[in-house]
Amino acid sequence: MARGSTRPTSRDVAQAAGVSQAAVSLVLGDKWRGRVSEATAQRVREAARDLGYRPNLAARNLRLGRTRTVLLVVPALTTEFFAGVYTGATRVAAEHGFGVVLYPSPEGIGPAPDPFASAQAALDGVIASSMAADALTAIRGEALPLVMLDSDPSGSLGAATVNLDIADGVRQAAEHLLSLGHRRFLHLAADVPSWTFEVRARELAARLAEVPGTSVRTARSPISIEGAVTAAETALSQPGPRPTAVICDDDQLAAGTYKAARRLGLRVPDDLSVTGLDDLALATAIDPELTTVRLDAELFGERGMRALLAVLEGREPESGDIPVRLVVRGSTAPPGLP
Amino acid sequence: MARGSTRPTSRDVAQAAGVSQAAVSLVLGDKWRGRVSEATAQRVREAARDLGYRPNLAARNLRLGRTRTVLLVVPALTTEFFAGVYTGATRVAAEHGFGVVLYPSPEGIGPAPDPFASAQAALDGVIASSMAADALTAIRGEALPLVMLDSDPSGSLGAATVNLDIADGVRQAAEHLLSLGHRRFLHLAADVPSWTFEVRARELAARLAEVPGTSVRTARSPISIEGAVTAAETALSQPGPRPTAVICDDDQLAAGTYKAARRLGLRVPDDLSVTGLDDLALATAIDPELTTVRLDAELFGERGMRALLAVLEGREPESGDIPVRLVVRGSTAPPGLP
DNA sequence: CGCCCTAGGTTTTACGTATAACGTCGAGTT
DNA sequence: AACTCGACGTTATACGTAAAACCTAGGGCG
Repeated sequence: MARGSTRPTSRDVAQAAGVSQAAVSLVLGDKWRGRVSEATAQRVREAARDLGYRPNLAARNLRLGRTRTVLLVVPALTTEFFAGVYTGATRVAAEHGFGVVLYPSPEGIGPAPDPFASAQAALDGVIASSMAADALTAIRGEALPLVMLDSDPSGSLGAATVNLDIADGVRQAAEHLLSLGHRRFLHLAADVPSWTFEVRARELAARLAEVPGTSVRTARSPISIEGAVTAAETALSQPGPRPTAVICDDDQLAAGTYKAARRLGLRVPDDLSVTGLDDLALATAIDPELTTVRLDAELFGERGMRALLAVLEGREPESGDIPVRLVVRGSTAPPGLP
Repeated sequence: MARGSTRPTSRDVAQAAGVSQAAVSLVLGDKWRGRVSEATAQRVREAARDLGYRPNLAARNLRLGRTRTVLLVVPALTTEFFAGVYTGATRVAAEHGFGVVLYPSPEGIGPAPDPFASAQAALDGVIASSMAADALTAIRGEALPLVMLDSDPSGSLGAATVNLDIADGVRQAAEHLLSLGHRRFLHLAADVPSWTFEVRARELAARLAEVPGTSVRTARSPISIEGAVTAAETALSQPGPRPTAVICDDDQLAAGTYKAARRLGLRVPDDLSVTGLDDLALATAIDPELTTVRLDAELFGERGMRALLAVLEGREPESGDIPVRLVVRGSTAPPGLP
């Protein structure tokens, strides 16, 4: 029995089982085949259970020189999207005996924060969203195995990337609206410098350029419902023929667009079609339910974690973007008469 | 210089600065007053900077027997509420050199999961929401310093508790609706066994019992918009006089109630007043904007972390519930004529 | 002069684990 | 009979850090 109230160590277990500490380590580490008899192994396991032994992670990490812990760097957790990414990553991590520590990049602008000071754990690797740009420089400096989420594959300097096929999602949304007959668009874009938003703009412009007679305005908004209300209201009040469809960079912007439309006396979808991107719970909470591009956040997190595990084991990460798909609901309809 | 590609250790720094490893530890640990000359300390700091030295956390944790890491146990992160709690806790933790590891209790029912297997880090303490009930037994077994969030103060067996003043919030909502003239209520309750929801039911019943001529139905729903739609639709379709006001245990349930009302052809607030609880972003995204009880999630997390730090330092945690307040918006109005 | 004290360090140790290197003993081989 | 070899362990060591215990030289003091 351990003296006093300190947690039992492997040495305590050894003493209880009448063996050496090394034998305990072998048995509990499942490395005892041909080194320890079945009977002894059983005694050790029982002693460990009786004492409530748990290995000291700090000691193990020090000995092994790795921690089986990875850092997940995300922008602030204001929506369930990154919560989903975290959930997916954690699930895969747990299957491989890994833990995940979160580093939500502070939203406000300030002194560049240090993800590694915040994460007390020593780390084996990092998964980082390209949206958490301010934290990236510090990460690069550490030379840790790195997987980037939604980042420019050609600009990632060798880091593995795992991406959603956002370009295809934007194409599907554009196609849907075009086939309904829309020709005048507003692109409500996120005012955040990240590859994933650049893709949206580029792809939309490319697709619409192929269709004669289309026009597209662009408005920028911070990623929040309230911010989007102002941006959308301003953009929709501009002189000239009003857009009949608004393509939003994410669902929150779409929700803001609903509110702007109400203020302007426009009905969705009769006067204005709106599409989003993410498919948050929000998308079906608002009325009418939002036509949006569904992103599988958990799968995204899983793929990110799998890629990092591959890197850590020296394997080649799985390649190929994660497919997305448009979910058509009540916020899109043919345009009214001009 | 460190050989090969391994990270530099304090010994490498010592060699570079021409001192012993102990001197490095003293200087970098800020314990050198009167033990090392200012000039030497300066040399050590420069060497550390030049080599990009970072202390090995595993070694430090092993040596010190503590990790400056705490576990935050929450129900699944499906809304921004617990993201806020996490943010607040992390902020305070960082100010004190602590890290926070998250353990989101899996939603599905299954084999009782082990928070400590998931959290690779060794832990100094735990903050746990009473909503993550399934994880609590494992936590108790570890005999770690523990702070409970929104938990029965009399039933916590000595663990410190930090609570929101939910009872007062419910009272404010009830008062508001009573003063508008409502007498027939529906309480849409969360179908989750947790003290925080018991309080809502108890307080509402207590307040309404004081007002003659009031009646209250109760319906139970899982905490999700979709679940609430069904529950609310069923409850509002019961025979007998229809409730004129619905008090919901949280904002998601309120959003579901909006959808149920639409299906039944009821307008909010003209035919049905609705109140929520949380004040999520969702509350202002839906139309009309939701009258709800605002909970300060970040402050909640901050107070939780402060309480745990107090426990760790043998101090008495700050007491007193965190105040909440009703935010009146467009979802409540006087009842129409019967 | 002998002594202690202080500044400015160094040497040593312990934290708990995983594992490489090293015994030991009996049975089987030659 | 000497040797080998496998089964079953044990002993010893290293991981990187913090800090207790120890050392040394010079100056002040009685």
